[in-house]
Amino acid sequence: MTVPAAPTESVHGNHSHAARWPGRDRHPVRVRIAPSPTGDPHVGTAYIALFNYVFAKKHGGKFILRIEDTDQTRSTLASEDAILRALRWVGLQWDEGPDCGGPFGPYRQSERTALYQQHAQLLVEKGAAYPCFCTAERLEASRRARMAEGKPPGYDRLCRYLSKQELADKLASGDKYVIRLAMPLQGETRFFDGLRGDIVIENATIDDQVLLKSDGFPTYHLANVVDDHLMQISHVIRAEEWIISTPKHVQLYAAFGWEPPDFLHMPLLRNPDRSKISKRKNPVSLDYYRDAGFFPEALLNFLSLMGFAFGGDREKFTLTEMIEAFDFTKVSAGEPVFDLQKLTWLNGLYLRELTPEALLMRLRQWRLSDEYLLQLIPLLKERIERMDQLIPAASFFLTGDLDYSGVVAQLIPKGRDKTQTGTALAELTDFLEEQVRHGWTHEALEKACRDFCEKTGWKTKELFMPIRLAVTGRAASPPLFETMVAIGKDLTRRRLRLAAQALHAYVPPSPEASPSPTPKASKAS
RNA sequence: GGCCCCAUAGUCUAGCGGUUAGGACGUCGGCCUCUCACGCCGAAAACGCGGGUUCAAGUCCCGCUGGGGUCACCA
Repeated sequence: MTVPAAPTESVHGNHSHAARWPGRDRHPVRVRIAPSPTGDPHVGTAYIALFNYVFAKKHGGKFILRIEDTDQTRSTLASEDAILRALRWVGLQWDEGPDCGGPFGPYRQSERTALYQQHAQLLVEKGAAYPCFCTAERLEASRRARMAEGKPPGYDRLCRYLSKQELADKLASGDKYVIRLAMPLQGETRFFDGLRGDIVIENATIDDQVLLKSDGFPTYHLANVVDDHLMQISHVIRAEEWIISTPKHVQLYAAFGWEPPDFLHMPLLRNPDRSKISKRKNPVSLDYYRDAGFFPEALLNFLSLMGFAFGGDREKFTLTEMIEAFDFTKVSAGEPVFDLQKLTWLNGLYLRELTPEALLMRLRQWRLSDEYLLQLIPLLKERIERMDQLIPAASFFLTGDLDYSGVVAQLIPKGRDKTQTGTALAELTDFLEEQVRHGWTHEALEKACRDFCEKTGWKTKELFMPIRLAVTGRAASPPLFETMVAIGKDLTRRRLRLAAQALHAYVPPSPEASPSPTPKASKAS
């Protein structure tokens, strides 16, 4: 029942567990990044990709990109494109992937479903997995009941103990079912984490995970194990949030009779409040960093500082230099807070070392491209009379974050207060994330903003001005929705959140405490 | 709440038994300078708490506390 860990001794005399890495001289190093195309390209993806990439290059191995689009309801091709584009922007070129192919394809999991189904079937035959016919309703009810009893909320394993006859009947009935992993009920599962050493988890605390969903698609757990094995992944470097499910994966390897890869979990990037990095508290989309004027090499350098210490107090280094110096013994398992200010400083270092010509080129690749300026000119030309007025009128199109300290008071419409307005802007941001997922167009934006007003009881007349102020920093601007399109999804949303924060933090000047000098309070005091 | 992970200044980190606890961002002060920025110099600022082990503990062990993650037919 207890799955033996890979050999764990031999770290004597060295305090770092990573001393074992790569530790598999016989095998070529093959690592992968496996993003799920369900949203914007995430900075955490770049972070994990970076360490995989560097580790692969350090050891002459391969870095593979695999698309985990096993969630049919949430995965989109648009998101996949955006992720690939963003990773290319960031400069981490993969050796095998859905776009460039490779000897272990296909690299998109939705194109491998038959493989997962065969493997799930194999596990059922071996008795390591079983069909489960429980409905969502029953699962929910059972979960609630178990919570009420103070038990862990996991699946109660009802279908694990179906008799042969019951099973045959259910199967014959044609009801939808899933395949679940039959976790050992006793014992413990142990694995070695490259940063933390041995991690031991009681099997009894682990749920019978769904491996194959009723739509025939695999869950992450099955797909990642099957693919990592078939693609001959040697080392799994992924985020810390996966630690708890690693025993399930270890059990799967054991059930298949496969040798598991080595595991290493990177710490999670954090918001300033130390929670897992999230879009509400910190910009998270790689497109934001691009649009806000960061250089990809600075972003990568900064990301590497989140845990990796180059040595010799060095903080600025190229990817190539990082590869040379790299070693997981120089990576800490601490929980790094993503500090936008320090990233900005680092970016400044990169910017200043560019020649004027080189910087001009970068600016042209950014927002001083003919293409982008041509997008702005139609919006601005009705509002100006001389060419010299263009740049001042366009400033907010060429800016990252805006400063609202001068306009907070104006953000609040008559009859509303700062909390109502701030909350509305924050909720609108969330609303836009949901409603304008499939194309950031002015039609979609207008509809969403109007729908939002209707839903929340705001008049468009009162809310559109604060939106305008948040997005442009001004009361006068080109048409709002076209402006939002030109500014782009990520910068627009960021500004809305920033304005909401400025509102919540705003302290209106109270008449008594006003600094206007009274006759008695002369400057002598 | 159960389980798991983490723990040096506000933040990122160095430290692998004996250090005036080092560097960086940020903050503050100064120099440079027509201004600002850059640059340079300087300052304030940290080993969460309690037990062990040891001649000696930021460093090793245990407990506590704190923070985080995870408990989906999402990854």
